Amino acid sequence: MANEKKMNFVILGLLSHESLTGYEIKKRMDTTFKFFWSASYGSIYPTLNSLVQDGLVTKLDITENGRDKMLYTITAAGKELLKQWLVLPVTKDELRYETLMKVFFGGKIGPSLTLEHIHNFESKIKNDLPSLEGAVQKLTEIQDEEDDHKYFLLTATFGKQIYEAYLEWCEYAKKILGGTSSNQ
Amino acid sequence: MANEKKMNFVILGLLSHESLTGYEIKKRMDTTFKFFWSASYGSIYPTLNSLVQDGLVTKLDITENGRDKMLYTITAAGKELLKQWLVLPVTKDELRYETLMKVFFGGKIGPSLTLEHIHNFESKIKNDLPSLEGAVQKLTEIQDEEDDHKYFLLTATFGKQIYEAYLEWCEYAKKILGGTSSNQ
DNA sequence: TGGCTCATGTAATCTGTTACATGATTCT
DNA sequence: AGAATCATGTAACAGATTACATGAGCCA
Repeated sequence: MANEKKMNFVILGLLSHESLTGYEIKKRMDTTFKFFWSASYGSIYPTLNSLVQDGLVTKLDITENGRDKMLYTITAAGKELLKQWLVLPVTKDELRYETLMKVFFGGKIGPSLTLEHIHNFESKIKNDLPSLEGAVQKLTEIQDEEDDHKYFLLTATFGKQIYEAYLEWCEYAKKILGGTSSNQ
Repeated sequence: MANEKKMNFVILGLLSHESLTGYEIKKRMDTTFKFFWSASYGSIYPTLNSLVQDGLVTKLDITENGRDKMLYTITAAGKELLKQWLVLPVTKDELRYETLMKVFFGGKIGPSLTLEHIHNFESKIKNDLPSLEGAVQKLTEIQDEEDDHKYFLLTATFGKQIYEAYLEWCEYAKKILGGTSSNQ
């Protein structure tokens, strides 16, 4: 109880909106959160079971489309604990970019090999940006002043803006390192 | 040998420039890397010893200013392994922002409590930005086309640009959530 | 029938932090 | 004299990933 582990609260947060299976929780994270939070099944399922043990979530064995699933639902205690955590000050924001590490020591391998890292980074960002832009557009359209959309829009916008800033930096880096503009 | 652990290479990278003590390594990270990579003594010292075991680094007991220190120096094998790692493709870039998590679920606690998280985030960024700007300016001035400065400038510029993008997002977030512009 | 997605979970392992433990030197 | 910084390290623990293990339903 009163565990500090953040996975607890991420899952409680998702379940506070609707009941989900472990598999669906993973998918939500991968589509909505991925750029600022990720998790594997190896942490999701054990966390769900510990939440059940603590009475913060209930587990229901259901059959849907002839498929057996475990549906998890947040309890009143779970909702309460989630709110308590949400108001606590943030304890850690972390960026850990191996790409920057390799760029920092780029002098050891020279500009052309360093540029490869920058190109790869750029490709990943360009690949992920459209879904963020799509989310921003969709959430902007449904400007219903309603419930949670405003907050989803804020995080999606963060992703979009930061990814755009990354791409600007890539252009700058290519200029500095004398890379040609040929992508791909 | 052939360990994947990145701390190995971060330390080898720092030592490839000059011999350092564990304490100095920590300081370098805290001043130069902090925004994209961090580590505690609890991982630095054991890593250094394992690097010595593997013959990638040598350990020398010296006395300086009446103080006993362990000075670590990279070996030829260490330099070689570092270069080999630097050219390998990046395996992971990770951003894990608890702040965004709390903003995402902000609907549960409302705009004013969510704005507190945004204000705290903004304060931290504003606090760290000047040192990045200072680094960029200093590295821009010594435009000597020389050795590693170009690469240091690239990473510092990344930090500066991204932090500026964060601040722009904070302004947007405050507007969306109806926060007053009173900082501090 | 074969491959993909849906679906759940465990065990081993990895990587790192926090807290503890200690002590000298330098600054005020 | 006391606080801050310099300096090194360990032990316990936390938190998460990877690989493994398994199996059903859906689509081509």
